[in-house]
Amino acid sequence: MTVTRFCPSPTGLVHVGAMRTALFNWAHARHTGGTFVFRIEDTDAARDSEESYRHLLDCMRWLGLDWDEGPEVGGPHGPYRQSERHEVYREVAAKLVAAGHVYESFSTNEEVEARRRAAGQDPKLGYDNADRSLTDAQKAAFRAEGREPVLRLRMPDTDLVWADLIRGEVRFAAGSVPDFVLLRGNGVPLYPFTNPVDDALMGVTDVLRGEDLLPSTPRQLALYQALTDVGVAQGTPRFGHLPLVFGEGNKKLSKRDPQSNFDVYRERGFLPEGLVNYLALLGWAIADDRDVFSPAEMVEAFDVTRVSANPARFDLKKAEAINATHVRALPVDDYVARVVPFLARAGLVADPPTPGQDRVLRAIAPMAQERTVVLSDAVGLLGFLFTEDVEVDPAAAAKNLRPEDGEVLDAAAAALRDLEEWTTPRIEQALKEALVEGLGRKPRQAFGPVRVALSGRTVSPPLYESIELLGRDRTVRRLENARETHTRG
RNA sequence: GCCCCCAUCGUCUAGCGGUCCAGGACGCCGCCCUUUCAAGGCGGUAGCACGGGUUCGAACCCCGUUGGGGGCACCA
Repeated sequence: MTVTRFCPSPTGLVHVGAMRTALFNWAHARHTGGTFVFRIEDTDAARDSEESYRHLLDCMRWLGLDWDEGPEVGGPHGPYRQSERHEVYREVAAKLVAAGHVYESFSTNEEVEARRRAAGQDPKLGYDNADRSLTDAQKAAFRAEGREPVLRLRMPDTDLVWADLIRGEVRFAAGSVPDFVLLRGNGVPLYPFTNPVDDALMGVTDVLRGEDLLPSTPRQLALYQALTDVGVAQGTPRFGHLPLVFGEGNKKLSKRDPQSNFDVYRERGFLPEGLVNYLALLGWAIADDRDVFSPAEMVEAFDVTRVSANPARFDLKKAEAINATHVRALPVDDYVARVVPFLARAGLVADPPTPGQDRVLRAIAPMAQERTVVLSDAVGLLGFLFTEDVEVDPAAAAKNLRPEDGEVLDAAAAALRDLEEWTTPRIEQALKEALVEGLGRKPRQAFGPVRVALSGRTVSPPLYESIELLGRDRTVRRLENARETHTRG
């Protein structure tokens, strides 16, 4: 039975890289029929917020990553917020102290640095294990000075090695990692301690995390040895270090980078399944000749050991292309349902739409769908169908509503004003007769002005269908308005 | 500086010693379709970082070089 977990800390914005990590852990658990644990690592009171916590849950649910154990779901190993687990850490720490795996350390950073320099070493080497064998008298003396000791784990003097699920064997030489702090002087537990303790207690078997955490793995290994020794853990989990997600440059996508904000993809109208698909591609491939798939297909095929070890750049263009194919694949009803919130937010339709709006939406949907990359595109694409008048884009007017285009608007209005049968085929026939045959214009020169006058843009859904949906009144009025305001010089 | 990771088209990748003068996708460029834009169809552009080995044979294995990245907190 495999148990994976996702354990973000609720600080600020949700990062796409974090959601990629969540996705892979989820997919691995689902593929293997295992358990997916969701845990909140809010041990940093200064940076964590309740709002961020709620938002994290919302993002997970929106993406479709359901958890078997975790907040609001419960489970046998709760609570699942570290801020509620301080007692657990205190107890485990006591066991480690009793077994001699950890010791009190009084050195300040300044003292460590001074000692390193005095020895002619780089201060970057960090703590020098100097407090490993302090006598009781020495400890008492430090306390007398008012110092509060931190608790450090005594690192083993052997190489620390593991078989990474993605990278194969990784080895850190004995002595290359200094004893690290488990608990602060004030007794507050730190991430390098709480993370493995909770993983152990929650029975996590497979740890999939970002490569940025790889250098801390030897410490986790050492802690696991100690935890196993005192009976808190029953062995060490497998580790798999996922490739980093890069941004535009050759750098890890940072929280500062706007592209890293998961919300912007939701707000622009990426489909959850489209984003899952693209995120999955960041380090994984379903087949050599295919890269569009559903979450279910991903679960079916996902194999962690096939995840690539090299960093992946987040490519917005590709993400959009993948999303667009998911949009196109939507059943029409589904497309309408998903696009309504965006149109409603823009004030174009009611939510739910009125019967009239619904009729227009369903009619235009198939044509809008293949022109939609992200759902918010529908606002610009369909807006003209849901307003009384159009606001004509000045650039579009400059291009297609010049003085010499006035005749087209006149002819179009005349042809449509008294058209007896207001249907797409009849509209097409009437316009072709009036503009192409009548005025002798090339189709491009004939329909361009009409399109801009009606939709306000040079790009729109197919014209005749749009005209039918617009109705006679609005169509004729817009043609006349455009004639007045744009082609009279 | 020290430790570690990585190295196939611009980008994401397939490739797990011969079937690869390297396949797919995005992007880009043509053409077709066409009332615009899309979609769709067809075609094209472009890559195994370098040097040594191992082997009958290397994109695939080993070593080195170079390059890129990550980490070095009483943050997570």
